[in-house]
Parts: sequence; C-alpha cells; structure tokens
Amino acid sequence: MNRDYTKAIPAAWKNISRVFTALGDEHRQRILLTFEPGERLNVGQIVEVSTLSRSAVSHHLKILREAGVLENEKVGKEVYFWLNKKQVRASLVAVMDYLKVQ
Amino acid sequence: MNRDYTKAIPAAWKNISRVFTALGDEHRQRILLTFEPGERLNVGQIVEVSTLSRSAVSHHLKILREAGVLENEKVGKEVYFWLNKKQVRASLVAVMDYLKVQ
DNA sequence: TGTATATGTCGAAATAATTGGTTATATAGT
DNA sequence: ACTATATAACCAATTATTTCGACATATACA
Repeated sequence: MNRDYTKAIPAAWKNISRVFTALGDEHRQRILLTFEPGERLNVGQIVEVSTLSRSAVSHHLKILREAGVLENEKVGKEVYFWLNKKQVRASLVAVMDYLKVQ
Repeated sequence: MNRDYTKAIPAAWKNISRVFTALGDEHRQRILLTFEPGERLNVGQIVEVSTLSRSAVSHHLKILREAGVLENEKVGKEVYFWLNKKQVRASLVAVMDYLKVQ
C-alpha cells in the first residue's frame, strides 16, 4: 500500500496523466477521431465539422496540444494540427508500465 | 477527414473511453497509485490514506469500477477492490489501435 | 496602408462534476 | 433480536469546467 500517493503524485506520472485529462472529454475525443491517419487539419476545418463554436474548439485544441496529444504548426494564416502518434503511444505504454499491467 | 464523428461516437470507442474519464481525475489517480501490484484494499483502508471523506472515496471507487478499472468483491462486511490489469491493458491497447498510433 | 481572413484570448454566464452530511442496507458478533 | 461496523446511495452546496460573444493579433493580398 503506497501511502505517499495520497499527498504527492510523482512528476513522471503527472506528465503521463495529462493525456487522460485531455482524452476524458467527449468533444476532444470527437476532435481526435476526426483525424484520419497521418492527416493534418486546420482549425477552420475542425470547426466546420464540429457542433461547437470556434472559441470552444480553440480551447479544446489547446488542451490537446498541452497534453502532447496534438502537435501544431502555423502555415501562413492557418494553424494545422495533427496527431502526435509517438507521444500518445509513449504515454499509454508508460501508464501500463506504471500500473504494472503488462 | 471523418465527418461522422462529429455526430456519433462508435460504441466500441465509447466503452474504451470511459477509462479516460475515470483516470482523468487526480483523486482517482491517487487511489489507483495507492495499490501495490496485485494488492487488494478495502474501502476503509483507502479512506484512511485519503484526504477525502468516506462518501467522496466511495463515489470515486464507483466511477473506477464502472469504467472497469477496478474490480471488487464483498468479503464479510468489507468490500475489497483491486486493479483490473487485464481490462486496463485491453483498453489502452484498443485506444492505440483505434488511433493507429502503433 | 487598408482590408479580409484565420486563429487565439479574455471574461461572464451556463453547465457539469465533486464533495460531504445524512440516510439506508447488509453483515458479524453478542 | 440487538448493536456495532462497513459500505453504498441520495441530495444539496460548493467548486470546476465549458461555452460563446467580443476583442486582439497575425498574415496575406490589393
């Protein structure tokens, strides 16, 4: 029984766990599932197929970006987003390691 | 670009994604990290090392149980919880498959 | 430089989740 | 049967998140 975890959560876990916060919202899940493998989409395209306002989409994209789930790059006026496969895989594997589930 | 996902989320994904909702809360993460590999803890033990009230802990345990992250069994007066390793691993692997990140 | 377009940010209101006291149920021991 | 203990369920208050309009910034093009 690890009593320490009631007070402090290890830094390594904290970085990993942001993925869960990011993916724990249905709107953000919908955004993620909108991407086809390898595809890059700009904010306007995501807003277009979303039921949310532009600023709400922007908010969710920020959370996904800060969690490392999405990467982005500005190209001219537009900002393109894409799935950071490496980061997502690494986070999920790290969680499995941490919880010793493999 | 998958436009369908803006309206409906596939059932398969929905089941998987409950894990994220469950693990997206820091209190629930703390509870999970309290378990040592293979360990079973009853509610009283978890409350004892938690900063939350008994009813709050009970609530979080319910969410973790409904997401399939924890399993439980009543033994006498006590209810013991343990990590459902198989389920957690399966969910995380399914997410990786779904997002084609491997 | 002026205008149109794309996106981000801020703040207040709406919405949802969390919390803990209270009550209910079930079990074990006397 | 009665009492004590463990836990779950319910509900109201608090707290956190989400949402969207309005404003700000940055780029492209005439």
